[in-house]
Amino acid sequence: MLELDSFLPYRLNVLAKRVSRQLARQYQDRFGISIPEWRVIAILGREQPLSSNDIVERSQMDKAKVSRAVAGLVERGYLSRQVHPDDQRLLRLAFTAEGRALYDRIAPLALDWERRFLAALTPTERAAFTGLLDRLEARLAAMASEDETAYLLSGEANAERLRKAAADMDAGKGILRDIKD
Amino acid sequence: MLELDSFLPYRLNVLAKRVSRQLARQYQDRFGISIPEWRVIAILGREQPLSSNDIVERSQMDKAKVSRAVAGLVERGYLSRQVHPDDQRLLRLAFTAEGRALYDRIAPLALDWERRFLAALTPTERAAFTGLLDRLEARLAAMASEDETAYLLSGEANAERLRKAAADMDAGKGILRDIKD
DNA sequence: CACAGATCGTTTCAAGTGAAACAAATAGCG
DNA sequence: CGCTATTTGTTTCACTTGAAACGATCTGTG
Repeated sequence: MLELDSFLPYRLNVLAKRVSRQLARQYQDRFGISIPEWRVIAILGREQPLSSNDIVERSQMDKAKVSRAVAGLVERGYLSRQVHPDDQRLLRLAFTAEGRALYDRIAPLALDWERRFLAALTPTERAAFTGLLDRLEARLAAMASEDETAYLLSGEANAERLRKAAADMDAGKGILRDIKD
Repeated sequence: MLELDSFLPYRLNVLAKRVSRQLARQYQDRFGISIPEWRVIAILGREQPLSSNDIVERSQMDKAKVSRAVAGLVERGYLSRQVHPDDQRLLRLAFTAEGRALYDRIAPLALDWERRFLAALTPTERAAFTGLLDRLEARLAAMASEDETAYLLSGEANAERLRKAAADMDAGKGILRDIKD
């Protein structure tokens, strides 16, 4: 029987959402920074300058969200946005002096919050926990690519590929049918 | 220095979101059920009938979201919604025959997905992981109530309480000032 | 060199979200 | 009792989200 309290996807979601909210309280009201904006700042904090696309890759946010977060930060004077001289599609995003100062104020708050949160665990437990997270992430990635394969074959969304696959199967290239079912 | 890849709030968020998305693929396309709707169904699966408020408490969703999920499920004939005879503010939400059948089809899919996901860990590791999650949840709850206290005193959001506190401080009851700063 | 396709970042649009206002019903207090 | 406060669930409204369309730029191939 499905017990929601012990159902891991549910537990992870509730925990992650609560963590995000509480952490955001450390900087949202004080600095007027949204969660996506904070992520952009955190990424630039360790590497500069970056293009929007670099930030998309590092942040796991979609490019629209990054675009909006960057626009807000540029508008408020925390980031400078220049066009890359060698490739005019690319931006060169970097902190202004104000942006750097902002990062220097928020980063310690975030790290301190994390430290207080993780004080619930001993160092050994912390290591164990992050190790288990690594494993789960890897498993998830593996399942995602399996699903991707199945997806191409079942084709709810990609009529083009589905038709080709169906044609192949009709043509007797039925090896894939077993995988599909 | 703040390394986003190892920053736990960030890792939890990315993992939880990916888990949700992948799990949702098990039922969204097949049954036209959204994530909030699935949560309502999962909760009713173990206890029936419930009021909207009961579902709010058990699901950690806000009442607007629950209201909309329930409305959708009622409209499509999966739930019956009656007024409670003893308290007409309360609803008595329960599966219809179709709703029960839907639950009986989705729940195994969800559990099976979880089983495949958790196959990344040994039983011992799984137990360790859920135990660590318990501890982190408890820590978060403790931090939330600490914050709640600080919040009432700093009062960004509650002008009423802030004004009272300010009046008290002006009146010389300044014991709280140290806490506030 | 031309041009078809890929890449980058922005914008649009429809859907989802949550805080707050709300109506209806009940509880509690004088 | 009568009236105020609280509880319950819905709706409104402003905002966020992400998929898709888009314009601009670059790349690769013939």
